[in-house]
Formats: sequence, structure tokens, C-alpha cells
Amino acid sequence: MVCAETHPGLQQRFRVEDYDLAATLDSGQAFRWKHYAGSWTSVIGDRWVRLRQDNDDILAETALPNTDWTWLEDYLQLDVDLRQVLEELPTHPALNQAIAHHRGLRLLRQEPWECLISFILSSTKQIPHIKQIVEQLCLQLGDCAITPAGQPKAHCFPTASRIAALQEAELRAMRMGFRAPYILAAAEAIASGRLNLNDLKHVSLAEARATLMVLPGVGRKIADCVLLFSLGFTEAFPVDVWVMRALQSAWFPGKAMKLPALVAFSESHFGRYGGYAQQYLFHHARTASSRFQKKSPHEDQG
DNA sequence: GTCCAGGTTCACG
DNA sequence: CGTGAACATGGA
Repeated sequence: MVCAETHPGLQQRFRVEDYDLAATLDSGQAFRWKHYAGSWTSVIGDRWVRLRQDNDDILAETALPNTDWTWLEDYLQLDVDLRQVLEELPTHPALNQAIAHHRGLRLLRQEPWECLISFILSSTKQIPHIKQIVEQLCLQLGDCAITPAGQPKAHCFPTASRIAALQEAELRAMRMGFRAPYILAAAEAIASGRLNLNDLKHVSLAEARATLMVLPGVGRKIADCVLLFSLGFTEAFPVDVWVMRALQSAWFPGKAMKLPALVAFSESHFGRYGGYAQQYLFHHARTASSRFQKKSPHEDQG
């Protein structure tokens, strides 16, 4: 592998505004970023990539030269005007506080297949454990990505046909538990061509959601994660336990609400960028928790 | 040991 | 139709 500096296309600098790379990559929407010495490394599609933020710049390095960086600009959603997004969200003290604490947190645009499998695996699992299972899946079944000299091995996310060829027991051996048959069924649907996730980008939210929810192990919440994090439906608003508690305590104090009622509220209340509101609420709830953030157990809320 | 985790499904009244 | 238990596994 040749020295990076001598080869144009191996490095790129992107000017950004209102972008918090660390919060974005570590907010529980993507599970394959590794943080080391101020840099974030992962594999997007079949491309190894390392990112670093330096104030208003994001610096990217790849293993192979790029004539076109659209794949990364799209993944990071660099063209999104966050100010405009936030202006369209409803005003509420709890939401305002979450935004104030994590200004620059963005939504990524991930590859739908990886997103679907990752979130099927996410059900009743803590984020560190989701990361662990996804990593095992890639390690054991994913192709090796090309990495720069001196870098450790990195793997692509396994293809649907690779997973579809397995037995349920082989997936259970990767500690997926009751999610193993769900993963297998999703892989078979994709590998057979019966389901094309990219087609869902061009249908209505309701139709895309209903199509995803046909898959076993995919309910409203996981479907909304896939819609929001990979298919471009920014109004999708996944309600998990954290968001449910945030909505309950801040919007309906003293009035016990059930999950379907909170989902219905979120659908009518947060508008076409509701998914951003959801991500700020989720990330803020998690980082405010003393379990997640080892330091500073005190919360600075007014 | 007990409880809970970016839920969904299935059985019961 | 609404509610509660079961489902695997690991960490707090």
C-alpha cells in the first residue's frame, strides 16, 4: 500500500457546520464505529474509512482512492441544514434541553440491510451488547475490507445470501438467542428477492412501514428505526423504552400513558423531522443516565 | 440472586 | 380487543 499523502483521493476534508461527529456516531443509530485516539473507524459498504473531526472540518481517510465522495457525504448527511431541521421541530423545554446539550447530533443514512439486521438484533439488548453481536456477525461471515497498511483487519457486513445459507443453530451459536430465526427469515426474504429494501425509499411511509412489519421480529419500533436511519423517512419516530419514558415524564407528567398512545402522540406532534427530535431525546436520556456516563452523575438541568 | 436492556409475539380473559 | 408472559443473554 502506497503512502497516503502521495495519492489524491485517499483523504478528504469536509467543511461542516452544526455537526457533532462523536455524538452522531455514538448515539445508538449505528453499531460498528470504533473510537480510538480521537478517530472513528468503520466499514461503510465495502469501504474502510477513518473519520476525525477538527472543529468545523471532518477529515476522512480511506484505503482506496476516491474520485467521488458522494457515498460518504450521503452516509453522514452532510448536506442537511440542521438549523432548518431544528426550526421545524415543536418547542418544548425537554426537547430544547436535549438539543442544547447535543447540538450537532445528526441522523446518518445507513445501508438498509445492515440497519434492518442490526435493529432486529437490538430488541431487549443493551447497546454495548448489540455492538458485540454485530461485530461477531461481521467477523465470522463478512468479507474482509481492504485496509491501509498497518491497520488491523476490518470486515464488511455479511450479505443476505451468506446469512440465508446458514442454519438457525449456527446463528444461535453467535448468541443471538430468540432473534436468530428472525435474522434468518429477513436474510431469506432479501436473498430470494422477495423483498427489496431500496425500493421502499420510493413508496409512502405507511407502505414502507407495513412492508417491513411483515417480517417476523419486526414491529413498529424496529420498522421505524429502519425507516429513519436508512430509508430517509425523517418523520419516523421510533419509541423505545428510553423515548417512552422521556415522552411520559416531560409531555404527560402525572398521567400514565400507554405505549400506543405515546406513539400516536409522537406521530401527530413532531412533524416531518420528528426523527431528529426522537434522536435528541434518546441520546440525551441515555447520556444523562449515570450508568451510561461514568463521570459527572449530576445533571445540569434548570 | 434480581432486574433490565433502542421489542415482538403468542396465549389467555 | 387489551393485557401479561415468554423469549436468550449478559451486564449492572
